[in-house]
Amino acid sequence: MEQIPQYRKLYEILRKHILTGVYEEGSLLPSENELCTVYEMTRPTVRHALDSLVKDGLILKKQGKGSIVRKPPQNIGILSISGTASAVGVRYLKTDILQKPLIKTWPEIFPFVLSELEKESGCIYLERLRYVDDEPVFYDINHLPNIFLQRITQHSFENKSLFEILRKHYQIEILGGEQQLKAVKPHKHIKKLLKLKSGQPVLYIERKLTTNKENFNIYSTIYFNSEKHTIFGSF
Amino acid sequence: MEQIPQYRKLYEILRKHILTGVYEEGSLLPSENELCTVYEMTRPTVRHALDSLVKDGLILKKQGKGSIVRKPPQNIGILSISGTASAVGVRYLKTDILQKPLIKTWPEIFPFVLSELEKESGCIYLERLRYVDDEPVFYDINHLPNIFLQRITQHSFENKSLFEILRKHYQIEILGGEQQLKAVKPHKHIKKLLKLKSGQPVLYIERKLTTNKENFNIYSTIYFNSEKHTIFGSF
DNA sequence: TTATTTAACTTGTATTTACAAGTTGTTTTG
DNA sequence: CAAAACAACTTGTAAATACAAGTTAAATAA
Repeated sequence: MEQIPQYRKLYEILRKHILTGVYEEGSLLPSENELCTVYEMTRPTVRHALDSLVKDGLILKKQGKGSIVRKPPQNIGILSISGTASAVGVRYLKTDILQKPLIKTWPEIFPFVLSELEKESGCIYLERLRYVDDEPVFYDINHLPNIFLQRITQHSFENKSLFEILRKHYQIEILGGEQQLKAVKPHKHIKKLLKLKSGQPVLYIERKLTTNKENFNIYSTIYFNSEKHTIFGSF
Repeated sequence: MEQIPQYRKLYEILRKHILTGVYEEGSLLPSENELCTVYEMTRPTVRHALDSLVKDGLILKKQGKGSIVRKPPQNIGILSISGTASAVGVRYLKTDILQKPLIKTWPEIFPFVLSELEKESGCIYLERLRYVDDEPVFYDINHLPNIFLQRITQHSFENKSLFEILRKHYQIEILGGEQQLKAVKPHKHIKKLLKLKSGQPVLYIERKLTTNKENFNIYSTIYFNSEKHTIFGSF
């Protein structure tokens, strides 16, 4: 039926409204009963949508009070960037697609172990360079298996989150992952891309993200300029 | 009424059973309907409990199949060390105490914000150098508030985990934390301690760990030699 | 035998209904 | 006027019910 569930539709709507500022931070969402009448659903369905928002950290529910809107720190693929001087908001982020999604075979040498299905499917390759305050800080090379992703090479990725496209168009959610970090001396190519000063080391990250779709993992290699920004993680 | 909800009770039971091995990894949990009859609840209640287990990563649900038991990933969030060649077990770890626990005042310049109580109490200072295969890889500087910790300066810390002592003798448990990572060029002092090669950058980490005791946080600054090892984290 | 269909499971989505419990502002009472 | 009681909200828990959709294995047809 290719039907998108109602609770999911409501979730997308509310999520968008929160992130675009329709609901201000700290304010209350319409009550569950109001949402029921407005969107013509029953309370369990509305609550299902709200549960997802709670899981995302976008709202905070208080019994007897309501659902309080929160704007959590913007994540760039789980780990978020925090500036040394001031907080980094979404507005200062820009993304360049150095290599549009491209279907190719998996690299011969690959730091992760692939499943049989992943191997057979071939992979989609994607390179991005991300800016904070118009300075490049984040260069990532991504490999995803070529399954579930019909017509993905046709999407425009400019200033759009890869994860957002995966979530909205392919119902792929990130469940978790693992990563390894190192401090390394950058190669010339990386140095040029990130406009690094001489002698400035970079953070090197190899990451595997697992999703709700079996055999669909996202593999990334990341170079991060930590001169003015840091990688921030909470647990 | 101080009533614990039914779904919570079932959650606790199943969680315990999974962690203690009643259900093996990869096996299927009893079906939702079975759980309904066994624990005398309705399906929405059972599903609520299972939802929590999914959130914890303890089970993985598949439509038409069932709930697959997963072993919980260890070291959630807290970064662990992994070697580039082979896995690093605890046995290869050695710890030198460079500075035994010492009561002093908090540093003037401190990368974290302290609560009033923490400020008043003064702090306990501790430096360690940790080895893998007799090579230094991990140098950490720790500050903890001087509360709850009677006679801590008398403990021997040689080759004992700081966290273990805190948990066993003072009932202090780590709940979570946050950390920031950078790649930096090491100072001479650090270079010497970690026996770094010329030009080799280090991972620099600032970390705050929160505990079950309010106003008791552990603050660490870490220098990590990532030439032969990496920082590994799963989430 | 092999391929297909079917039946019997599983979880996913959704409605309806009911009451408990926390919060807040209004009304009543002293 | 001030405190207590109440009413009207909010979210939390829980039941009973129905059908959709994915999985698996047994029964059936070629």
